[in-house]
Amino acid sequence: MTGDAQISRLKPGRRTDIRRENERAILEAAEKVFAEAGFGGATMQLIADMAGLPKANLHYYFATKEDLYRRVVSRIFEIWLDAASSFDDAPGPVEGIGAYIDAKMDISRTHPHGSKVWASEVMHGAPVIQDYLETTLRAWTEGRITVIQRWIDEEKMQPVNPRHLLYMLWATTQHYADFGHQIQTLNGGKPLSDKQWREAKASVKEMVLRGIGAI
Amino acid sequence: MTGDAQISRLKPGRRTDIRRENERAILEAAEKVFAEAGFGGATMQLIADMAGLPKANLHYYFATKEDLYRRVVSRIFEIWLDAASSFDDAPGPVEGIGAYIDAKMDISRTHPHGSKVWASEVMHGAPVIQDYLETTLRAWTEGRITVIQRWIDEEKMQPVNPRHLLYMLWATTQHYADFGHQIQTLNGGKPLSDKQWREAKASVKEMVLRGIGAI
DNA sequence: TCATTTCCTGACCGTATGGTCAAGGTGAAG
DNA sequence: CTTCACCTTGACCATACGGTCAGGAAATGA
Repeated sequence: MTGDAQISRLKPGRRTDIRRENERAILEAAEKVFAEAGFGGATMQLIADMAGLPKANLHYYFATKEDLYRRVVSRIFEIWLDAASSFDDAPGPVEGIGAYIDAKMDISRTHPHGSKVWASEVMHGAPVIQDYLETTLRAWTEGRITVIQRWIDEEKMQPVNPRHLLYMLWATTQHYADFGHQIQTLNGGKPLSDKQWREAKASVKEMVLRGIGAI
Repeated sequence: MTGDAQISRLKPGRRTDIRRENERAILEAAEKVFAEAGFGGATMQLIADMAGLPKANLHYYFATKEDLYRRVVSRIFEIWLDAASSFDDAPGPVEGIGAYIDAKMDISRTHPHGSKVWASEVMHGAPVIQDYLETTLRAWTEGRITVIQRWIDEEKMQPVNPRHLLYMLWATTQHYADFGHQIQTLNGGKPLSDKQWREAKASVKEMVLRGIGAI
């Protein structure tokens, strides 16, 4: 098996570019369609149209609708995990949780579709990503609870239940993506402006940090 | 047309009971199926099976899938509006917002399916209940903002942005229904116990009320 | 008993969907 | 140029879906 090492070591040529570009376009279209119609309501034809490809071409890159969906869901999960690094190298809750709120609010603005797909997946009982919940998410959660508990022990914040604090952080930040349409309607039908997003982030941070006694 | 007044004044007999009971069973089954599969993923056959009726019978009581869905969505909205009365006859934020959180958390526990259907509907752009958002919900929101602003003016709480406070209340309380599966997974696969629900309610109330400077 | 209204349901239909396939196109390597 | 791996796609298929309908059952009132 000495040849294995070079299997995917073709120098990046047009072929590779085509594949990468098409997969990217399909995933982007799929994320939007799955978010707007749900898994059951989404059709491969619609995704194909939005990606500008014939439907049969989708099945060349992604064997089934489920495969495509799985890739979309995994993506937002990884983005969120990256954002979670804000939490780690922080001396206290003001910096750590503040940065985490900032990061999650930014993602809610830049990746609203992914957030909705994740929400939909969990609401339907997580048929596809149950293993993520039980392994990666659970481990991440326990780790963060430890950090929060340490801050409590160091009297950098009030002794709140860390678990419910995390739920509040997830709920509040993701609400701006998942319920973006409702928020937009209550904003006179217009999307939040840059200024309004800053106001939202500041409000959330202020209420949460005061709520846990960190400020 | 003098007879019109008595059209629906038949004394409650078996006929009426049959209709009422079947509609109830169908709506209950539909709420569960729509919540677990989304509108697109739900099938009339599945709803019929769960209600214990032949599919054709569903179409006798509800003309189309959309009609049935509309009824399910309206129901949770009315339940939430009822709960909102907690807000009104309260002297200050501790009582008003405290009772509102209690009420919404109770609904998240007793009507998780309805909450999910609402969330799904809004995430998909509110194709069916857009008018509710623009009329009833907007009016309700403005009213509550006025109440909160009065409390701020009376220095019963910190001057937070009332709108984002409402979003936080909605997000946090509904999270326990919409993401109930995720919470259950992080709870070792077991649903929250009575004690854990009390803990959740207490945590949310404590963090929110301290967050707005009401305690 | 008879007439009338309401309720029930198996069988059926047109359509749309996920997925398949065979035939052909295309660019890079030798 | 030839070869070969990769890419493209129109046409097609089986299935499942929402919805219809005709005919019968059951309850009600006279």
